[in-house]
Amino acid sequence: MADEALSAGAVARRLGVAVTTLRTWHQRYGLGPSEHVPGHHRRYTPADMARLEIMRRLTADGVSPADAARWARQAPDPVPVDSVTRSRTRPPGRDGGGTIPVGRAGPAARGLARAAMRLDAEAINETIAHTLAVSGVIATWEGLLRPVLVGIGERHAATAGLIEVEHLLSRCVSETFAATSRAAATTGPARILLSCADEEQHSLPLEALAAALAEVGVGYRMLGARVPVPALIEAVTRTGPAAVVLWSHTRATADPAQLGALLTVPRRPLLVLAAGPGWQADTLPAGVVRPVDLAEAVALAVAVRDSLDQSRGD
Amino acid sequence: MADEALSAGAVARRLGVAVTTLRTWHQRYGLGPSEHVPGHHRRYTPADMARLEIMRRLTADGVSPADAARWARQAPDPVPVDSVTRSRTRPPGRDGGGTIPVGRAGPAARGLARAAMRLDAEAINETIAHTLAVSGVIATWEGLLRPVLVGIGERHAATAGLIEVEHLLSRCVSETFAATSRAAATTGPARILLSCADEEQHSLPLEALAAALAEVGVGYRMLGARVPVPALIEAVTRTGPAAVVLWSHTRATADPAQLGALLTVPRRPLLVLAAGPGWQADTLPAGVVRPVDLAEAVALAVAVRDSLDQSRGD
DNA sequence: TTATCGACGCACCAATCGACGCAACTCGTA
DNA sequence: TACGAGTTGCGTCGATTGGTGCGTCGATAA
Repeated sequence: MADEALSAGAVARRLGVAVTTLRTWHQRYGLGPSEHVPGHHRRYTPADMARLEIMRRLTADGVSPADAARWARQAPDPVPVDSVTRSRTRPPGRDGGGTIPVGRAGPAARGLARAAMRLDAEAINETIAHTLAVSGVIATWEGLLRPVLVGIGERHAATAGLIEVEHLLSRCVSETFAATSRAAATTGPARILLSCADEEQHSLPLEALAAALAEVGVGYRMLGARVPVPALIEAVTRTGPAAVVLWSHTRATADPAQLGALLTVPRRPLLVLAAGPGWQADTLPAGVVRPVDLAEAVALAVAVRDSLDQSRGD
Repeated sequence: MADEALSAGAVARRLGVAVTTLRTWHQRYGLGPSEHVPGHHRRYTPADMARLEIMRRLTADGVSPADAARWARQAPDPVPVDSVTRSRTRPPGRDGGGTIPVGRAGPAARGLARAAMRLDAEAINETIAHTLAVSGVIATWEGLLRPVLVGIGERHAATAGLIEVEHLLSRCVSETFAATSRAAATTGPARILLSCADEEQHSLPLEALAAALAEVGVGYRMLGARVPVPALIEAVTRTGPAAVVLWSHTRATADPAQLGALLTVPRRPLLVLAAGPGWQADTLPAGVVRPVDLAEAVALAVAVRDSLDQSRGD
């Protein structure tokens, strides 16, 4: 039988803090029972408990209590962890000819793959630009670019060829994303840091994220590929970002210690995202979030930006 | 609506300078919190922040800090966002400090170096974009970007630090060049192939060349970094470019055999350019041209394009 | 009677303070 | 070309401030 309204002592015991601390949190941070008349006992509803739970988890992760309280106070609905569905079935590409298996990614992907195969930079750019203008960054990446790049990568792994195709296409995608980022105006200071893991030289997905962030007006700092850990730490301590996204493409570059190091800097970022297929969920340090796809990464970044916009400058 | 009063650390992080520097600015230039009792912590109001913002912007433009402070100190209190004036007067900039040696590359380079040092992506982009619009790609590269990049590189080699600065600046430059390339319309088919040498992962100068080519309307194909020789040969035989530019940054990646291979493909390119400091003049195969700088590379490329235009159309 | 209330104070620690000095850059001068 | 002078960003050091959790105390709600 669930609790309808917990007393201060019960909540304190449940959270593992002193009762006085609950009172302090209430009067210092405004983090208390939603309806409470002075002089009367506090009654914590489940919604209040959820807020306090966020507070406890963030402080336990090392976030400064003031920031944690701000984050907890106006936490909208709990983060849509693991948005279900998203069935990313990969049909066996039984395409054996001179083309690229793009699965059911649609005719545009097939056209793009063909243009890439013939090293036709102009057609590549045209296709990407068109889809980008129509569908936006996220859809273009997930529905067009990633399938084609993955397809070329698989064929390249199998035949040890097509490297020039991969290079040219990557280059075109990179340029397009850069142009997209440059065209969009961002609001507010850059509070999100994008970086590849140490030795990770695959930065295209991170560029997609950058373009997607720019598209929705979120400022960011992009460090690019092959960022040594000390450099990353230095950048974090010097700029104090609200969120850090660390991309790892393969397991070889996915040293969880890098993430752990991010959590131990003086003013640690509120959110640390481990992005990319390199990371393994069970080896990630506590407090690190692992977005499943580009859309979720963007959503999280936007959430952080919004919640920090109306706080003081950390 | 944002913050009410920022701490010294928050301001420092926001501006990208060290906390000690803020204190120095306060006592040397009187550029500090309007109300501050000695011994107590500094609390920067939005008005104070606006002043510091002016200081940051001016120094990013290459103005000497003393002058910038004088200018910032007598800023009107009513916080007019930027968009004002932006008078780009530059009093004889004297400067020193922990910045990057840019020699006599001009105040813009000094400002860019400072912006890079403080990881200020916005100021970096602004400076580059402005110079690019005024002076064009070649002048921007030779007079602004290359000096600063070289300066940071040297300092990095000496101190084993600044990697994050180098990464961020490279990223910004890369994005700007990409956007430039994308904005310009090229005439005719792409008959020039740009590629890095095998294992060469330094592609920024090649991106500068790409942008410069796009600026004058010359089409190109860019393969990017780390192009294996077979992939390069494959690309050349399949697209039959009129000219190939192969970039090598260090001697380790400058195997002359790559150039030789280019000359033996069925329909060999008219012009093979060995660009970059990696190549050594005396080891180059006959028939390979070694441009001394960006301007010469562009001139050669344009010459090839023109000579092809009025010959057969092929 | 018991748990909680509001107010106050204390101990701990990170952030910051003021002062000083260093290193590196530019420029003028020889 | 070399060198001293002036500038300037920032690291370091010991002391202090402020933020934070929590214990204590008389009064009060349950």
